[in-house]
Amino acid sequence: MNDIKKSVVKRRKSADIRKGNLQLILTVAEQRFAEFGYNGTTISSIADQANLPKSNILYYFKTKEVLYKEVLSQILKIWLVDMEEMTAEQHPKEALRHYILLKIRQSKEHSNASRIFASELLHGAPFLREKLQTDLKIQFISTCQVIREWIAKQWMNPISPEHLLFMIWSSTQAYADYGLQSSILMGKAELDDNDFETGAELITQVVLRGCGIKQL
Amino acid sequence: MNDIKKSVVKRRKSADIRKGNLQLILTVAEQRFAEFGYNGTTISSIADQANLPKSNILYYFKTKEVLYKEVLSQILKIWLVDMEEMTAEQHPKEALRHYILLKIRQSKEHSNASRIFASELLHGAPFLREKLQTDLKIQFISTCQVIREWIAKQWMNPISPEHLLFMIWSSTQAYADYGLQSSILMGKAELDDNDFETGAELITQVVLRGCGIKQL
DNA sequence: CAACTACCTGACCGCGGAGTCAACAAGTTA
DNA sequence: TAACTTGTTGACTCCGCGGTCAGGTAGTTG
Repeated sequence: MNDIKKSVVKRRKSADIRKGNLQLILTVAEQRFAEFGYNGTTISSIADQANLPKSNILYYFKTKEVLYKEVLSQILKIWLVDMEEMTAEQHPKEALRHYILLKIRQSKEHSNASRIFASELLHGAPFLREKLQTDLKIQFISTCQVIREWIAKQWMNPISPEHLLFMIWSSTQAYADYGLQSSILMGKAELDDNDFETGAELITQVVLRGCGIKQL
Repeated sequence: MNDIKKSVVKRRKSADIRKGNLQLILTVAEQRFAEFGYNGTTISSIADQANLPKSNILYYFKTKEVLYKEVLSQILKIWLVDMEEMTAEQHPKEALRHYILLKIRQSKEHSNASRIFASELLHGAPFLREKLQTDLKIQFISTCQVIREWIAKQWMNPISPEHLLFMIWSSTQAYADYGLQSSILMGKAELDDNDFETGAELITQVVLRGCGIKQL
């Protein structure tokens, strides 16, 4: 099998090897951390799943903590990007609908990342605290400001931007965090595309109506 | 110190000793599990915090898993009780407002329990799956039915009861799960009573308006 | 008080975890 | 091809964890 690999890829360059292995390890690690948490995940288990010896993982990431932080750092970026798109010029009707859609999509397509992020927060964000206090907070404040301007323009009812954002975050995030629970309750093995769409649509409707934003 | 204790309590009965220690251990364990998760919590750390030798913990709970399950079992009960109160006879205006208020209160007053529950779900509910499939599912279905009747009576818009419940759960639950994150973003050490009230009020308003329930 | 049961605990054990290391293989460069 | 860098790996160490156990002490019962 190794021979086949070699004959196909034939003399991989060092840089490629590095890139490939880093990616592989990060991907597998993300899965494991999402499922079992930081403490519940062993380097050996990552190694097994990636079909690499344990030592090789430690060659690329000096410690488990370094590996975990690397996984985490990719996640916050994703989180922030979506929020940036909301601006005061847009009408909240479109802006919020769009944001909710993106967030739900995140929950579906990057559920592992979402769950790691949630788990991190749940346990007091031991590895993420600083980033929250800087990057996320800055974005948060600026988005709250956007909402305040919408309110000033009377495009929506005067409600707390902070709590509104918490509500949107948590209800969209839930489709990643509690997807399993939901599917159990709905009597299916997994949430399907339709469930995510229905969820997005409901959250959008409730939020828009709830904020007194005129539809259409 | 021990002498003082003895002279004050003077000859505690066996039954009392048992009861007291069990309670102490469960309380401390709940704290630790909430903060560090199942795998991140060591029996020694529980012992230290409870000022008991490790062996004593193992005397009352044969294994760590038994202790954890005991903590968990108390939590689901709380979760279910609140939901039972909603009936088709009530008007959703009061019923939902009341339920949301209770849920937020849960998040405030039993945040440890809430967080353990959330963490359990996040990681696929390894210890809770069965209970979800039975107890919670039964209650869930029946509450969905209640909502359907409200819709039939045209007391609210026709929306998916399942997804509505998910939305209410997640947005109230968030005040326990992400309380720390929220407080960081709002620039305070901890969420205060006022934050919980504002949150409850906002969620209530958004949900009621969002469902097309007339406020009067 | 004697016999019994419940409670308590320090010393110990075995396992599996993170991380090290030395020796080697594979790619790179001049 | 020789010297060098980068990647690879099994064997190893060290430690802290969950759990056991034996020998105690404190409460209970007749």
